[in-house]
Amino acid sequence: MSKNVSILLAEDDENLGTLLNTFLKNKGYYVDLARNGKSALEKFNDGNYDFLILDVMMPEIDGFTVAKEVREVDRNVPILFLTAKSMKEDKLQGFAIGADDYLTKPFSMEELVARVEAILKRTGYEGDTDTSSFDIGLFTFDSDKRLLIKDGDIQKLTTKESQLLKLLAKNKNEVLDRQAALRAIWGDDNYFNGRSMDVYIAKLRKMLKEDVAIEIMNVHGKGFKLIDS
Amino acid sequence: MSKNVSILLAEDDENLGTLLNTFLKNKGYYVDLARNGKSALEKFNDGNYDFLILDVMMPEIDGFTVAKEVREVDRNVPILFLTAKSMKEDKLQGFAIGADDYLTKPFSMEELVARVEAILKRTGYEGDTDTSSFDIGLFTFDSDKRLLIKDGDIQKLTTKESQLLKLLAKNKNEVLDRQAALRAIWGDDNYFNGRSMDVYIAKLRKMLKEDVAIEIMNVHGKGFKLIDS
DNA sequence: AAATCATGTTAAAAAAGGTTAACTCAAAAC
DNA sequence: GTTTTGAGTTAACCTTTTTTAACATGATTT
Repeated sequence: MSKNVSILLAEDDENLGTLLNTFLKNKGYYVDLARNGKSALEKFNDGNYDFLILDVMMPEIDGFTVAKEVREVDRNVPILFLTAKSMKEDKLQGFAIGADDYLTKPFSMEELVARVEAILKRTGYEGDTDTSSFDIGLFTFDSDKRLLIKDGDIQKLTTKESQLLKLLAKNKNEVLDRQAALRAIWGDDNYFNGRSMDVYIAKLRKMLKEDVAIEIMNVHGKGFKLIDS
Repeated sequence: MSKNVSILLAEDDENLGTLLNTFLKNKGYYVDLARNGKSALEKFNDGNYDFLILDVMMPEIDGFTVAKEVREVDRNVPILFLTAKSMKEDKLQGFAIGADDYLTKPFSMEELVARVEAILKRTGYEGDTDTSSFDIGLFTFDSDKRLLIKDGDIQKLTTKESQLLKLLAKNKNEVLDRQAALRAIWGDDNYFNGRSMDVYIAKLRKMLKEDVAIEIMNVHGKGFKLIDS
C-alpha cells in the first residue's frame, strides 16, 4: 500500500493522544498531533493534510467547530470524529455535517485504522496527489516551499502571502469567502485583519500581473476569486 | 467523449456527498459540491452549471425549494432529484414539476451516471456550450470575467451589474421576474433592494444604448425583459 | 380625474476595497 | 548587546461599488 498519508490528529487527552499518535505512526502514516482545537486549526491552515481525526470534546474550540472552519476552505479533506459514548445519536447526526465518519469511544486501534483505510479508499485517495502544488496560469505555486515560479524565475513568498494564495488557488475560479479566509489565516475576521488581507491581495496582484490571463477579482461583499482563463 | 459538463451537486449527507462527488469527478465531470440549499443557490447564481443534482431532503432550504428558485431564473438547466424511498409517489410527482428526473435512494453510482447521460443526451447538451458567454445584439457579454464587449471596446462591469445582466441575458426575450431576480442577486426582495435594482437597470440601459436593437423593457408589475431584435 | 403604486433617473451618502507608506516588533546579523 | 532586516500591521488617502434619497414620470385603479 502506497501510504504516505498525512493525518492531522486533534486529541486533548494526553494518554489517548500519545497512544493514537504512536499507533498510527507505526501503521505507516505521517501523523501530526494537536492538543487542542486552536492548535489543530493552525496546523491545518499551515500544512497539507490528507485526513483529519478530531476529538469532538476539546476545551475552547471543539472538534465540530474545527471541522466547520476547515470545511469553509476545504470541502474535500476527509474528517473522522472521535465522540464520547454519552453523546446522543441525533445531536451527533446534526453536528456531523461535513464529516465522513465518526467513532465512539472506547474503540480499538484496529477499528480506527479500518475506518481510516475505508474512507481513504472510498474518497479515492491518491498517494501522489500533491496538494501543495498549484498551477496558476503560467505560474507554478508550491505552497509548502512557498515559491511562486514562472519561466524559472523564483519568487519567495512570506507566510501570509503563501497562505492567502493557497486558499485562492484551492478555490480557483470560485469565490473565496472573505470571512472564511480571514478566519482560516488570521483566526478572526475583524476590521484590521480585513484591511491587512486587502494589503496582501494587492501584493499578490502585483506578483501575478505578469500573466494577463490571471486575475484576482473582487466580488463585492463576498470575497475574492482567482480567475485563470 | 467530449465531457466538460459542469455539475452542481447538493447533498447534505457528507458520506453520500463525498462519494458521489468523487465518483462523478472520476467519470470526467466537473463537480461542485454544496452541502446545503443556501450554498447551492449561491453557487448556482455565481457559477455556470450544466446540470443540477439535488437531494430533496436538506435542512433549511430543501431540494425542491432550490429547484423552484433556480427555475425562476433558468428554466432550461436539467435537474435531477435524489429522494428517499419513503417519499410518496404523488407528492413527488407534484413537486417534481420542472425536474427532468428523480432517483430513489438507495441507488447505484452507475444508475446515477446513466440517468445523467440520458438527460444530457435528451436535452441536447453541446459540450462547447459556453454558458458564461452571451450574445446581446452587437455586444458580447462574458459573465465570468464580467466584460461587456462591442467592436473591441471592453467595458468592465461590477459584481451587481454583471449578475443582473446575466439573469436578463439568460432570459433574453422573456420576462425576468422582479422578485426572482431580487432573491437571486440580493437574497431578499425588500423595497430598498428593489430600488437598488432599478438603479442598476438604468445603468445597464445606458451601457447598452449604443445598440438600438437592444432594449431592457419593463413589464409593469412583473419584471424586465431584455429584447434583442 | 384623483389617487396610488411602480418605475425612471440623478445625485448624495455610505460601505467596501485598492494602494502606498509609515510604523511595530521580533529575529537575525553584526 | 546593538543594529539591521523583514514580515506583518496600521494608517492614510483615494477610488469604486452599492445603497439610499429625492424627485419625476408613467401605469393602473377607483
